[in-house]
Amino acid sequence: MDVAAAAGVSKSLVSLALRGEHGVSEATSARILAAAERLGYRSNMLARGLVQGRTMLLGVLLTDLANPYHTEVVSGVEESAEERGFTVLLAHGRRDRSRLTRQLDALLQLNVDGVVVVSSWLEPEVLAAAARRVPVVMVGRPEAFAPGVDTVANDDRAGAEAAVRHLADLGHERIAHLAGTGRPASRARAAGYRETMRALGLAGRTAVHGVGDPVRGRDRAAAALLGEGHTAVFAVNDLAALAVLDRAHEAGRAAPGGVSVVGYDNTSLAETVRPRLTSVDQPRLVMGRLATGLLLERMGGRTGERHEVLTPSLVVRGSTAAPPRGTTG
Amino acid sequence: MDVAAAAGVSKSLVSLALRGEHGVSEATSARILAAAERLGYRSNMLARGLVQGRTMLLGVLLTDLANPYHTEVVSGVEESAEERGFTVLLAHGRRDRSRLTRQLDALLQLNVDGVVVVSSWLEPEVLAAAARRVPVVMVGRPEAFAPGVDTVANDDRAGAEAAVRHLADLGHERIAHLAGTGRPASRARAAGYRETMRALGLAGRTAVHGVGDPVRGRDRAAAALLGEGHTAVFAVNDLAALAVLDRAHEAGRAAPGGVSVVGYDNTSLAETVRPRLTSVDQPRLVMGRLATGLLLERMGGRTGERHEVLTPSLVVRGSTAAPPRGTTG
DNA sequence: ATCCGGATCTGGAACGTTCCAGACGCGTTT
DNA sequence: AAACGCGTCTGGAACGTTCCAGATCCGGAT
Repeated sequence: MDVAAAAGVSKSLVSLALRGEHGVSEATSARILAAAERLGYRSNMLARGLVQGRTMLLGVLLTDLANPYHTEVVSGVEESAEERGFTVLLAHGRRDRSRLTRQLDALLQLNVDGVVVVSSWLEPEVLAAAARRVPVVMVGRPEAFAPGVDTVANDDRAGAEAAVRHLADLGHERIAHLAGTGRPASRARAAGYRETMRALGLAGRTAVHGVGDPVRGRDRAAAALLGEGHTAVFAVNDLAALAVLDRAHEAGRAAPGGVSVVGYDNTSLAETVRPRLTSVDQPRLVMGRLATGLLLERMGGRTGERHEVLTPSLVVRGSTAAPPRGTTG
Repeated sequence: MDVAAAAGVSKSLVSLALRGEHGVSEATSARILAAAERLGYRSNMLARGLVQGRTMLLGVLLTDLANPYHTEVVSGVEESAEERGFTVLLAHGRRDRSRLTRQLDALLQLNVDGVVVVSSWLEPEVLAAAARRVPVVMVGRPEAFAPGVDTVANDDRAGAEAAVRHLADLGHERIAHLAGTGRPASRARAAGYRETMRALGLAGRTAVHGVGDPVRGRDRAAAALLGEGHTAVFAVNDLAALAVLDRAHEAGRAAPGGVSVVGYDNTSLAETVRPRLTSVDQPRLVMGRLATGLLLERMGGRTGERHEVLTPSLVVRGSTAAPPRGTTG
């Protein structure tokens, strides 16, 4: 180590001084720090990790950087990780399962101390294998997903219920649901919609349109649904809600006067589109922080799985209002 | 190494077999791979990096994950890095300069083989210090920014010119500019606007409103600007353009009939808002690929700085049209 | 004068790889 | 029979840290 030579001490002492351990005299410490500064020295995390057996790194694996839902979860992870002295590294699968698997592998090879997976694209076995080496938390799936993997998720049924009840409170009865693909979150939202309609005595009004193809299907389903005379739509996510807003606008039934629309996820979209979209908000920041907490618990020796489910909240904006007069009943 | 014991060979041979080097007999290799598979063995990148002096890791440092402009650049970096066998790790500054500096430090300590900085928040000295240890490319600043740091950027003047000429071609003369904060990109776009107005013989029509405060100022400036009877607005970015669209809608001059609006950056916003926003598109994917290329060149021994400037293109959508009759002149 | 204890500092082992020089066995050439 | 070359395999050095046992020095207590 050049710093040791420059300061005229042993490498051991340089290590102690740079880490601020006590047992190094004031004068020597100053000399060492000055030398390190002058030489632009930075300790080598690879070597440190090798000898210590831990890296103080947390890895976050995400499917899709462009998905604004994910990024806030990441912020929550980062905040809490930072408070505890961890550094967060992100790896990115770009909507490709094999790439995602490779990235997970890279994180493991780096010997990260824990992994937060913000994606439901990975096979359970892959995740379970990872969990055998290092704590793994998955964000976004409510149920047990893979052995040894903790989960953090929002309560999709409760979110759907909040959305439907809000519409019912406004006076709507003909409330339709624009459903998503067959993923678990979509299914839970649809189930929550059905249950709430039943609980409200509106079982007979239940109407679910599936998106099917995620891009084209959205517009078609939205159009079909509007043709049926519903006064309100609960959409599986904000993008689907946007499709409804657009079709409604074209059909001369712009929200909220012509039709009320509720989205899910409260993405930035909800605040840029007009009218501003009423949407179910997942506590993403809290979910991220919770994920870090679960990782640390496991590092602390906890065994067994934990599955945290958080209750989302409804953010009311301009896309919902009372139904047009004369349409009730 | 347990794999060595399990396969009954030396650790050296395990290393050779797992890397697929020749000089290992077929039979032994199979036995080693089987043992590794069975034990779930993964090589330790820390140790490998330590002995090889390189990690095959590229670090990408970004200010803000939520900024959709950045994420596509990242995809470009990833694509090209992957083709060359590198793994890309992302570090995230969350709009905080000191955090950004810490994250850069973490990447350096990890001994990444190169760093792509997608942020203009770092001080030049910090970047220059990093560049003394490892190749660094900065994306988003056209000019030399810090000694030893290559740059990749789009030509903001050319982008502004394309936007203004498009509006002029449609018949607009009263074209105003909604300017951004004092950052170099904003300044270059404003300069491009002014130059093009002059070149078109419209110097007398030049009108620039500054945003000032990035959130509230946007709406105020948009409103002020609409009050002056301009028929078209070139906004410094898509968010500013959105503010104009909203104010115009409120004032009964909805785009494109009432006023034409052009944004910059062609973010996903441009495709979700209505009317769809005409916007200047930076070749972000190409910029990312180019950044990787510059890193590799430098690893290959190139010295001196390179500064690449790419030409953006205009994506015409529904927010621009000919001016209302009777407003010209 | 001797011993003790604390503060300060040092040298070598260890971490898990890769790299390198060389060992071993075996068939072929001289 | 000896020498050589090749394919296969091994053991130790090296990478840059941290950790640990212990060395050295000095002042104060015995």
